[in-house]
Amino acid sequence: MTQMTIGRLSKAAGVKVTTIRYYESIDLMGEPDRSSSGQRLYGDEAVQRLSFIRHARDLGFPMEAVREMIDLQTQPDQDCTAVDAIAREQLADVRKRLTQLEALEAELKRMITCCEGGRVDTCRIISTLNDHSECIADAHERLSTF
Amino acid sequence: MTQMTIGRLSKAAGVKVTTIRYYESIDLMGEPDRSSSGQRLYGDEAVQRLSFIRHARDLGFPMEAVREMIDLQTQPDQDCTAVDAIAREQLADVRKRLTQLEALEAELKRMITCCEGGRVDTCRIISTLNDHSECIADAHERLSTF
DNA sequence: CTTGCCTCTATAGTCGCTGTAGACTGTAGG
DNA sequence: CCTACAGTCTACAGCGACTATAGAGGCAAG
Ligand SMILES: [Zn+2]
Ligand SMILES: [Zn+2]
Ligand SMILES: [Zn+2]
Ligand SMILES: [Zn+2]
Repeated sequence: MTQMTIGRLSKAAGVKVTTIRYYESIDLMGEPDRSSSGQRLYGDEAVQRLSFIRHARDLGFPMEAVREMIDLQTQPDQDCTAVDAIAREQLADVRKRLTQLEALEAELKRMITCCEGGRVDTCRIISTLNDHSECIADAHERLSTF
Repeated sequence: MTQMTIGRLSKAAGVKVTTIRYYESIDLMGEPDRSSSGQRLYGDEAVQRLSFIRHARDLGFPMEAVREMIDLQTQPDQDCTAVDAIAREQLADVRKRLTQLEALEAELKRMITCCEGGRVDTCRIISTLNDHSECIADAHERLSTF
């Protein structure tokens, strides 16, 4: 049962050292053991935990959802419907964003094909940006950040 | 030629008062006239300018691109290829994100259908999140923020 | 005149990290 | 042993694109 320093953990999990400490500070990672001189020492379960977090974050799960799923894992004998619900919510979110992005793509494409070169003051891209009312109604709303 | 206060401009353009002041502070909006008591006074061109900014931002154009396009509008007799290039770049960006999101959607869908209910410790959603190596290789990378 | 909303400036907070400074620790070579 | 150098520690500042707050002053209607 060897313990590893934060640097080794960082490499093992593909998560930066500073980020690991940050996760600890926001209580996503529990407090690790410490060496006599105060350095953090981790076991293999820390790699697992970090992979879980990174994978979920890469899939776009919000921090809060990650936290909930981690909490749920501490009660392994419970029903997993809660996990399921979180994942479904995330899927719905991704789909919403897809729809939005598709509308954006359409409008950008239209803008670009409308511009046939020429001077800035007659450019269709500029004029479209100046006047949203020309747009397909509600084709795009303010974009949610992802 | 009536001038309006920042509150009226805010309503006319659908941009919050604080955001207008913020845009001024980062030099996206020029300094407006002031009343004798120091209140900002705007003309109609400010509404236009704000609409332009909002529309571009809603379409996902980065701040820097918006700034460039505004600068280009000050030289209306120039060739609009620069505008075109910025829009094409933005389109490419949107398409990249679309691809990424589609991959995400696929993986989330797969995760969810794999889970057939049961206990947390055997849940396929959890186990998939714990072990990325099960994933379709490189199906998703760290998500760029939008 | 008072009420109530508007505007002003300056500053801090948001999220999810990332980077820095300045001090200490651990290890390998000479 | 000494010296280098890489790793680690804490604490705090910075990012982008706003948003919110505090505390002061302005303006029009009743
Ligand atoms: Zn053009
Ligand atoms: Zn539009
Ligand atoms: Zn499940
Ligand atoms: Zn995956």
